[in-house]
Amino acid sequence: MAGDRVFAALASPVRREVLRLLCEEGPQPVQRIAGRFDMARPSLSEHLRVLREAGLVSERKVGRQRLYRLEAVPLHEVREWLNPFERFWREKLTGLRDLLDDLDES
Amino acid sequence: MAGDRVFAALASPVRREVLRLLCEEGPQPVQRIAGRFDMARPSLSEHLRVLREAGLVSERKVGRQRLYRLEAVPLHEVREWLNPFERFWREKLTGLRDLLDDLDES
DNA sequence: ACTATAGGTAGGAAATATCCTACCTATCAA
DNA sequence: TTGATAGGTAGGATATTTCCTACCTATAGT
Repeated sequence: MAGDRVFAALASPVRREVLRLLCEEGPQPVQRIAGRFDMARPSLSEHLRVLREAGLVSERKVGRQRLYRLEAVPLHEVREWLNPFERFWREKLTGLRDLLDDLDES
Repeated sequence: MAGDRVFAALASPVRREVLRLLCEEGPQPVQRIAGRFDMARPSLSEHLRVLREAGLVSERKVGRQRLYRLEAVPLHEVREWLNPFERFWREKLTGLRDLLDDLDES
């Protein structure tokens, strides 16, 4: 599945935070992003590469900076993967779940 | 964040497939689950442990079998993490995105 | 042309993930 | 009680991840 890379990219808290940052504050150069993390810049570059290869960000050269921009469309795939599970947590939250389990397992 | 384990658990295609299986076909013993994968059973046991520690499945002893059951509630957390991004892919899909980017970056 | 800045790449160390086989315990069935 | 089955745990090989420092290129400013 192509979405493997997307799920793998989301496994890192750092990468999720980068996405949240780009979502809330718009496109940013690497330095501004790196300033938020207690990590050497080349390490962040690695994370950005993972996000790029998952299609979750794109880069655009502006002078000697590179603006990284959120590309949210692949996240739609994650959302769709979750869909079949939604009724389960809904049932749980409404207290209906235990009843259905008894039916399933009998 | 507690959800770190959930996102990490979802990074493996095998584990996502296990969840889908439990979702579609209800609680199952380890053997039935293992039959779906080209993998030694102890390896699958490892994957089940990861899912258990993320709170995504629970086990119940029944005779000498252990029924694994989907616990979907932690997935709600993933869904909520996605919420802020939703408007971005919506805009993209409706063709509105490029317009907003021009505003952001100017 | 020279210097400083932005940021990618190389290479390596340490930690973690993913698979295996071998082995152990618990339960069922004869 | 003895044998077979379900499934977890141990330990190890290999691959991947995640971080680092050192280095390189490209652009901007003087």
